[in-house]
Amino acid sequence: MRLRQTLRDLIAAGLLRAREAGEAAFEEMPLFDLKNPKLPEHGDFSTNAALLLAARVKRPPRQVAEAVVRRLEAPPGLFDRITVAGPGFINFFLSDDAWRQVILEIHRLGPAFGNSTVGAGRRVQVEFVSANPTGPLHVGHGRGAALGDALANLLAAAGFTVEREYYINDVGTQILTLGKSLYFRVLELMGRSVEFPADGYQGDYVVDLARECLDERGPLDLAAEPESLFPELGRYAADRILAGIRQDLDDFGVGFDRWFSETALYDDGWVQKGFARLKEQGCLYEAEGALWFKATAFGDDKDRVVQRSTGATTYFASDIAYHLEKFTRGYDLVVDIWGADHHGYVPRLTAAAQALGYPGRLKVILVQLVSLLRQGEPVAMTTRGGAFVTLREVLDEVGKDAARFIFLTRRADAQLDFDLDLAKAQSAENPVYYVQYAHARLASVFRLAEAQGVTLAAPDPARLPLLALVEEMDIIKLLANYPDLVEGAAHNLEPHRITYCLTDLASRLHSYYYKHRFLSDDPDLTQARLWLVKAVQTVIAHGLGILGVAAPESM
RNA sequence: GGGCGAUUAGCUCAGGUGGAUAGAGCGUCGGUCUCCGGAACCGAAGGUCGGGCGUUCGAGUCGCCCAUCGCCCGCCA
Repeated sequence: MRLRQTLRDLIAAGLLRAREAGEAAFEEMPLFDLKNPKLPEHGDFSTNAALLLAARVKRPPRQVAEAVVRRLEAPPGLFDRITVAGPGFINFFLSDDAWRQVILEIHRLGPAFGNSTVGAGRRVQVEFVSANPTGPLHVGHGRGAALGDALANLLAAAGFTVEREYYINDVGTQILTLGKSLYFRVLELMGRSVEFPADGYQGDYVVDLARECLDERGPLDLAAEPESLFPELGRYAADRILAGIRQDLDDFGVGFDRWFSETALYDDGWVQKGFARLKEQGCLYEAEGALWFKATAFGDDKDRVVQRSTGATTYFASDIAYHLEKFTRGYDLVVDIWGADHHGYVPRLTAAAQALGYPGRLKVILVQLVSLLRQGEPVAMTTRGGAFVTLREVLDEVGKDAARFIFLTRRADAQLDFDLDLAKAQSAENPVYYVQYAHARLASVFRLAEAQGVTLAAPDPARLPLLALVEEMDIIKLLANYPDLVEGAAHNLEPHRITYCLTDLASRLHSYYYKHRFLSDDPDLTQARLWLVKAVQTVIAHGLGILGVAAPESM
């Protein structure tokens, strides 16, 4: 049973009956809200249906509300009362018994409570991280990784069929530049005095790679033209770096269903297929020796080059090809997660998706880059400059759970300050522990209960009314709202809502725990309270599961 | 110059698709343990939601203008 849906149906039925009775001559059913008011005096649920209707039927809102309330046919025991208040809100006060049913439901569904079927199995692909294999992942990538993975979990919980994908940009000048960088580092190790190129990747990892390269492959062929060695050295370096990226992500708890290589787009002819499709649509033209996509026809500021006058295709051409390939696979929705510095790129890719014949199926989420702080001072994070903090370093310092949780405490488009010293020095005060502690604390309670010979029987509806404290009812209402919260978070592609919900739930639990003993001399009361907190533990575990954070039995 | 995103308590940020009297954490100040895990709990102080105009029965939320900050604006990736 879902209370919210039950109520919506009741209200809709009431509206229809009011119309039949000639009290509200509306044509289309209004899209009314059903909210949880902030103030307890306004009930458990409140609807603005009468306010919306009043304007259409030209009667005072309160009169309409009264009429609707008269026509409601509520099942016995569901409500304590239904009132009309304020400008014309209809407020529903549910009976405590109605609320308590959620405990039975959670017990029945167990770890599946919170899942839903709104996704109806529709296929969603989430493409994220997709960092170029020219250097190790940094903190910003970590945020994208945490978000993408949690989003994928969230969508799966909401009933979508989800696939995770990593796109590897392994074509183009950056790989040559990487090869060049490696070349010069190896030369240095061979004792040659050379000047490292200004456009090279200066990170220490290239030096490490050079050492490995020298060990494995021996000295460079100094007789060869340096440029002729760059491609192979570049591929060598990219392969090694990518292996490191995979390892970092694996340790971060992030896995992918598919690692898609840009090279494959060319091998399989997708770039040409993309061009052909655009040409069919009349969206491709030649000018100034180059090939252009008519992006302006789909809302972009200017047309975009897909093939340079040199004959080389652009990065954008690859992306067109890649998305055509994706859409061809039949996804109902493709979600791309990018760094916010790529936002200027959104209009042209959206335009391309439309031109290819897949309007509305691409959703780009922009993640603001992480501002990394050390002792309050900003840390430079450019790959070229070499002075950056890696995801690996953060993982080693603060741990997977804390890092993921912190990344998921902000909306994607809000900047995030990540103070390493704070995270390191005060990791025990990290919000993640607050939530995990609630879970572990309950595990401890159950261990103690077991040691005392208390076994948790199946919930007995007749004894649920023993749960009547304000703290207990507040928790029950949070639990009952959880499935709706998951659906809303999934619909809006916002995993951070889960984070806040869990913090709230943990807070209520801690407070409840402090004020009232779960294990008491009264066996019935003990059972009832254990049912409740078992339900809390189940929901916390579910939410942490979406975030990809462990739900520990002890800490 | 154009565009995107932001602007909510001292700080960092939530605010579910427009609802009724504005929320949390941290910090500050003051309290709570003979008791299931104190990584906890309770209380207080702290706000003209950057400014203005508009739409609406009703705006932190939607539209326009302005201010400040960040980012983007290449036949780079």
